[in-house]
Amino acid sequence: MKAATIRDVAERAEVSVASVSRVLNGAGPVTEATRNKVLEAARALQYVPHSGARSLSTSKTQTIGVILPDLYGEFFSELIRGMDVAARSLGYHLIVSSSHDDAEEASAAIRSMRGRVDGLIVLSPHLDAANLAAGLAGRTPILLMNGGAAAGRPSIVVDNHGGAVLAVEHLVATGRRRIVHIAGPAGNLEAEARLAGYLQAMARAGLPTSVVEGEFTQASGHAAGVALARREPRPDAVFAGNDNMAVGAMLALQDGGLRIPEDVAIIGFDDVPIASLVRPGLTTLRIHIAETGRSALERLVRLINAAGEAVADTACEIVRPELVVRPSSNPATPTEASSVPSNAGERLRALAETPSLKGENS
Amino acid sequence: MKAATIRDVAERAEVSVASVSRVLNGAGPVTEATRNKVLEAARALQYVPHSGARSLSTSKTQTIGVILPDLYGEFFSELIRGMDVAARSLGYHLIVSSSHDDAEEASAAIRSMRGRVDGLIVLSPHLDAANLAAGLAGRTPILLMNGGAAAGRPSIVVDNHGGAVLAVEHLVATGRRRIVHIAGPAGNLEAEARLAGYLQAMARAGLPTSVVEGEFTQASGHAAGVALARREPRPDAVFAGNDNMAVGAMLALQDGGLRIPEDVAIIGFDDVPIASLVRPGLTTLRIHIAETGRSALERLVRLINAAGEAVADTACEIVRPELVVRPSSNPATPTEASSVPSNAGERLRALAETPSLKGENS
DNA sequence: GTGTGTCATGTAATCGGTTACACGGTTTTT
DNA sequence: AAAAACCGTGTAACCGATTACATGACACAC
Repeated sequence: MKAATIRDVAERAEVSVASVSRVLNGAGPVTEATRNKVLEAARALQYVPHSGARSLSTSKTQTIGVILPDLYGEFFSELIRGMDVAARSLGYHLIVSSSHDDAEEASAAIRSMRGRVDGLIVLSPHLDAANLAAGLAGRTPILLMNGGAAAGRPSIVVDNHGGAVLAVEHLVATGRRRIVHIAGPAGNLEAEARLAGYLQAMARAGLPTSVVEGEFTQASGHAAGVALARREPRPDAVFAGNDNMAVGAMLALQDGGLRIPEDVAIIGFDDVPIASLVRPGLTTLRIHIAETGRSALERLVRLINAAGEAVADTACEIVRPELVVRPSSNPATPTEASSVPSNAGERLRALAETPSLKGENS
Repeated sequence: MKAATIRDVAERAEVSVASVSRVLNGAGPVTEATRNKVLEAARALQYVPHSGARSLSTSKTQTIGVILPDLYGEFFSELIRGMDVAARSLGYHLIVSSSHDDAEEASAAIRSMRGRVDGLIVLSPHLDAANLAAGLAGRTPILLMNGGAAAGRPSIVVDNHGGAVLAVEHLVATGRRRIVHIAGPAGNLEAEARLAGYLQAMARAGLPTSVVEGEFTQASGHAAGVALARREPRPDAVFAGNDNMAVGAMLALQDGGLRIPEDVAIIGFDDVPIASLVRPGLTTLRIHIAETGRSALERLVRLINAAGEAVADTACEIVRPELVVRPSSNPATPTEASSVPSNAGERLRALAETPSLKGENS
């Protein structure tokens, strides 16, 4: 049994294909009688329009492509969740493509989406302006979120530099001096901006810098933590390039017998859900991830609808991370697993802070 | 500037559209001369075939839809990662749709994918056979992974029941008696199978059962842990329906002054990356998540290619979880953050166990 | 030199929608 | 009562690919 086409429906309802199309799209005038006949026939045949055919004649696909560098960890899963929610409510589908090891591959991924998507959200950091232009051709609206503020192109960037400065300033203000940075992978623009912010803030405070390389994964943070626990003199604070690495590092430092935050303070970046659940709770720079994903998708849809219009949206929207201080950096609230009474307050706070994950996006 | 069509390429190369198509698809005979002219023209025009048009004439989309219940946590992000890797290597695109609150919505999502995908992987637990049939119509191959072994339909299920039994038996064998289960959301078939396994194993061991409700989120696990920490008599083991909740519960219990595993043992389910990184490392039932996703996608593609052939693949593939014992349930390896020398061995083990996340799928 | 087979190429139908335009019938205007 | 306006419906062109079939060129055999 082949799937029903619009012609099958027209035949069964004894009307023309044009009328069927009009009824199903709510466009154009139709009598109540035909409307009913068509709807009844469509239901009986379980008719669903073939999206390929539709996209061919309307040159719209109702689909948006998302180009990701990778899918590790909670960050991207949160981001996609936000986008997915927005997409559904706007009647769009989401097509994801990740794990592009180099610019060539990412560019190929973009190209292979031509005719398949109405617009793209690009988070892959491998894509510089040249590659993007090569992948363009068809005037597909693109929203950049790869951390590079490509001038004249609509984009959303997190103020990574500013966030990193906030982190360092907080650590300095609470008395830390030997502050190490666990950096994200080289070539990742976000990682580089965070590193630059760290370096600048440290220089401004007149402190010596020390950078360990990481890859944004928990495992790499853990490895960095193991190395740092052995180092002499011991650092008294760690600013990790993201929460994943911060959590990994924290566990390694604790394994090494160090107390957080008494011996070493830790700060992450992103505020993924787990950040408030580890012990001690992780100080971090909050980006409302799902919210950002939602707003990115909505903006792209606006771009798509406005395509060709004079008022070009080429602004670079900036998301400013907000410092969330939790016990991992707070000398005033020591946490020791065995001292029950002393941390009752902390426990309550942790509870109150536990995000209602499910309801966050409603 | 509009995107180039096959006719533009044909014109520029001074050949017919048929030849262009033949060259680009590598099908049919062409001279070296025409091949070169066509390739040169295609490159000059940055031509990429319009996938909608192609899918219209070939009735193939090279796209696979994934219907998810939700995108929370690491489980789904791992799963999608595995699928994405497989999809790219097979030349398919992935279109995801999540957060379906009820069967109606999930069914609508399936229907809206007609003509858009060549096949579906369904993980949404809301879909019983009836709804699936309603969404079918077009003979779209569907691979079920929602935990319900729908007879006569290709599916992959995790042996949740068996895994739960393993977990309980391990706890019983190590001397635990007051074993509480934190269940996943009602209506989720995986959650129900794990619960049933727990109940059966407990009954077989002659132990009283106790179930706390959760929602598969870390936050709900945390809430359950807070309640359990106060309970009298205190449970001496917790088997959580997944790792997310296990981690949440563990942190809450630790906040409540309980030592893991001395006072309470904890077991999760799934073996998400974080399981090996929390302290103490979480005992869990390992499913090679990304691997399972990869293999699911590959099987679906085989289904698609075999569509219509006599040898119908309706088998129900079973993934058997494997018990991974880590310190959270092991009385022989007490972990105390302050006792450095005593846990040196444990530390090493944890390091060795830390998965090379990046390389796992290569 | 005509017939036949091979092979590269072109022509045109087709996939399943959307939509401009034509058409006939009713209602309103003058 | 004739003209104009309006409205619901149908016909057919079009979107951009694939591909069955027709065509024409050329080589080889008889």
